[in-house]
Amino acid sequence: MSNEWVHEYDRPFMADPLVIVEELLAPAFAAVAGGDMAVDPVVRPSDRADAQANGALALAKQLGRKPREVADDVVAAAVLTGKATLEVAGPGFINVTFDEGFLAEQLAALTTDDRLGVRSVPNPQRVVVDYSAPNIAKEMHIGHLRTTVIGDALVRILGFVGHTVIRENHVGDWGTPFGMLIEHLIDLGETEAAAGLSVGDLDGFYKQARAKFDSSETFQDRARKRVVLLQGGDPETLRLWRLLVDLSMKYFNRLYRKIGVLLTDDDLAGESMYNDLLPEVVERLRAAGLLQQSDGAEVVFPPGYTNREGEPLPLIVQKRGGGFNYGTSDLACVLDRVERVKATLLLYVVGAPQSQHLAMVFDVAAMAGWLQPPARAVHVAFGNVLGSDRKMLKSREGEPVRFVDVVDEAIERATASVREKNPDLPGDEQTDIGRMVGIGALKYADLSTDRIKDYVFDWDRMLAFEGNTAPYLQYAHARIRSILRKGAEAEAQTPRASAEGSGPTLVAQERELILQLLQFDAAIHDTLDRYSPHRLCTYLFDLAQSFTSFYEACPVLKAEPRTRALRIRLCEQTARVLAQGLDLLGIEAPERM
RNA sequence: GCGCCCGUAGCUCAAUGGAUAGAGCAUUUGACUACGGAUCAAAAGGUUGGAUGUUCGAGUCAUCCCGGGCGCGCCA
Repeated sequence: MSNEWVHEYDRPFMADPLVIVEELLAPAFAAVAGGDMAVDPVVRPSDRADAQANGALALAKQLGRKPREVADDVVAAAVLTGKATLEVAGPGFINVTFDEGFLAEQLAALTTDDRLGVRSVPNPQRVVVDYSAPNIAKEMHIGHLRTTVIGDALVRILGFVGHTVIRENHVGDWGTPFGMLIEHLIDLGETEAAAGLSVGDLDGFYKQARAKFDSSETFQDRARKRVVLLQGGDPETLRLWRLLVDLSMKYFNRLYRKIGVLLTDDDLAGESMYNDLLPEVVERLRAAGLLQQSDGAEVVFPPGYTNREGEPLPLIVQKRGGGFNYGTSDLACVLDRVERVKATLLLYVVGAPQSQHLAMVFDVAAMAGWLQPPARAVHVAFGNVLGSDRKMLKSREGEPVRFVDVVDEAIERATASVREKNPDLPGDEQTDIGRMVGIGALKYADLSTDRIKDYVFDWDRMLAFEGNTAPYLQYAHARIRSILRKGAEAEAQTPRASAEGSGPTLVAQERELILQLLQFDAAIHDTLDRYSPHRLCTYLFDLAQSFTSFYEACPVLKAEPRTRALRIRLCEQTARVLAQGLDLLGIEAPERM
């Protein structure tokens, strides 16, 4: 699934040598192709050289010629003086080796660019990101971790490349459970209930209500009547409902702030918000001639879906008896986002099990003409969090693991390990660092694997200072900051030399690090192309590894002036990219740890 | 039964149809009075669940199997 909006860029700043070489190769390909044949050079990173272009193979096929000869012709026609040298290899690949001067120039440009080389999109979209979506008066569990963390990262990255991002927290604040919840609230007494809910005992509250509902017919009756009152707009019922919503949101907001998630009350777009739109949804579907009656319900049959019996599967928009359900509300949501919010890209950060439902909603919205190009919706699906037994992560009691408990334990564990490894730091700084490391580790564990797959939750692995983890990246960053602090002190005595001019030959580790730094832009856009934050994680980890290799092999502060200037520049730039990259993932980078 | 997703080293994971499938952990071997060793260098570890096919080229695409997970009409 290609993302055409993310593929077209402004080019006020082009740092990535791969992009530059690709552009320079394009005319050579065109010349060899002749006519108006369009062939992409396809330049990519390679283990065999700095980069590799393999477009000659496709071109050869089109021309009916031998691939290596075509590649030879392209190389002969290409003008890359001062930038790179080309060599034909293998079946017809063109290996690219960048000139050192070129790399140095690009690095210099990069270090003065406040966007770190990341291009912004020329045609910013209004993007709605639907994520987190807890249920009112119900505890957030581990499943909410994924949508919250992935959604928040996407919000940050989309914003960074220039899109207008509208966060929407589609909280579950409506429906039949509110009958029993409100009745339970009345039974408990408002003050009593408020006390319990404000300390976050949402689970207890919900379970007590549920237990009463399951065991008492009179309570069931009260709950049902209360639902009718709620939907009828009874003021007292609405007041009680509002109380439940407010208490829960206060609790959720506290959690969001604690872990650095951007959502606030301004982003609330709960199910209740779409109530007034529901009749309109049905009417408009009717007007469009899409509505059918089936078993007493008003339904739409999008083509291509079947039920157990192999019969067409409907999306129910009005239940037997006249009530609306979640399909209706999801359609209202699409309508609202397209028509009122005027969004052109709708991202749903929702678990994979809902893929069929969402696909049906999107199809119906498209059939009704509400979701028309350029507007479109994407289900950013994700898999489950598993325990070490490879089954859905559960607490010892067999219940879903509470979100807050996971956060607290992450912070606790990280703080303990910071205290142990850095006992000399002041206590409050240890606490602060422990929080950043713990939350970072938790988020990174979630973000660093392909979102569509299930992942195995493992405290020791995510909090390790080795491997593809947040602590490793944070440590690499802190280490660089330390060097730079020392460097700054030294400089106060002897001013820094310029890094310009023909310096000494780059050593392999310097070269590798420069190439990595120049690919931040590619990593960002690659991430957005698939809405997969793990691509950014992989990039940052590779960068950190390149840095530590460089660091072992290349003394910075002890180097002779010109080399030292270059190496300090590499340190500075690496620190900037690491900090920025982590920030885009919603992770803080401490100065020391 | 139908549909969707997943299956890659002992473990946890990468790999926009490109050469010899890469990392980390664990294992083994090196490098410490260090610009922060919370590290680095290296070794070993693979029939990419299986089989056909498409392609100059397949972990990737198609078809069919085998495993696992999740969905499949009035809950959200």
